[in-house]
Amino acid sequence: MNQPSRTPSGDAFAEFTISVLRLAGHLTSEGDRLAQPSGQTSARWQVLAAARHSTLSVAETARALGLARQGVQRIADVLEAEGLLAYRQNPAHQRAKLMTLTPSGEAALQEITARQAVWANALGAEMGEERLRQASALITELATLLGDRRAST
Amino acid sequence: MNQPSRTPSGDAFAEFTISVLRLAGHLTSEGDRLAQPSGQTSARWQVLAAARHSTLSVAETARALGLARQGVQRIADVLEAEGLLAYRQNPAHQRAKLMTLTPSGEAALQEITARQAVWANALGAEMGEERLRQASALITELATLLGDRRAST
DNA sequence: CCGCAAATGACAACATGTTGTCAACATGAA
DNA sequence: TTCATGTTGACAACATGTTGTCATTTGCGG
Repeated sequence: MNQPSRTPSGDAFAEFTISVLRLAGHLTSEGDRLAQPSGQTSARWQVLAAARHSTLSVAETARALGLARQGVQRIADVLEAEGLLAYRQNPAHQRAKLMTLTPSGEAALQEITARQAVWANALGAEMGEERLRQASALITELATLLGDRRAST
Repeated sequence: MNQPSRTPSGDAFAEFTISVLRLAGHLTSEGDRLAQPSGQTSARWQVLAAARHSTLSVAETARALGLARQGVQRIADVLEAEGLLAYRQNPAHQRAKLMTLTPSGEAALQEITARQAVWANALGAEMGEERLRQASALITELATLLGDRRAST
């Protein structure tokens, strides 16, 4: 068989990955819960937030979020159909229209943001700022490492 | 507007959640990459691993993995159709058949496990065992907190 | 200016996960 | 035993994300 065995730090890494994937499931559910009273979901919230942050095309937004262009396009088209988002002509590119929030989109996003603040404040106090920052640093470092690895392949 | 604003620890929590969701995307991709040479995916790997760990029914496996019963059922049916997994009669329950790995399923899982060990060892060494264990502890604590909250609702 | 590579949106197919519903089975209380 | 309740598998509908393909647009190099 000659199975390569895991080192202690390899074991720690494997357990870490499992815990991250499990937590991600919980966090997506929580995001849906925060967005639901405004008729939205985690995915739509993410796109609305990106649109408010700065005026971007769909493809630019997808890159910023680390998602496939086509998935963001589908969400954005739904949001446009529901009147939360509007496509504006892009002077620099005829096809790549720019996403802007409508007043209704602004309102929905603000409601969700308000709920999220209460939620994040409570859990942030519970878990402790310093521990969260240390964990975030590790996680971001690892995500960058994996992202770069993929980019260089 | 009277928007509730985020405290410093709330801010830290919000950044933490974003980093976790982002990393989860990378980890799923990496899992697919590890499983792909054996013709599998992250989701199938997870079910195969659960089946090897102990002989469970589909519903029990879903609970152990924190997923919906129906999703695991679909994956398991595919694995059975491909001959990696077999349903065995359950003496304790006529409908809830037990999943067992076939030799072909064992072989596939072992290949993936071998690749995963190399990968986890390398990244574990890179990130450091102690940091990973501290981060895992925080993440598991939070996942438990969120899980309990949902259960009590 | 021309032509070609890259970016972009549109469309389709698929993988993974969710919820809802239903009938069959298991279990415990009356 | 019988009935209510919960568990389980099966099926359908949907949300979210992926990859692949195509035509159009952009922009750059010759």
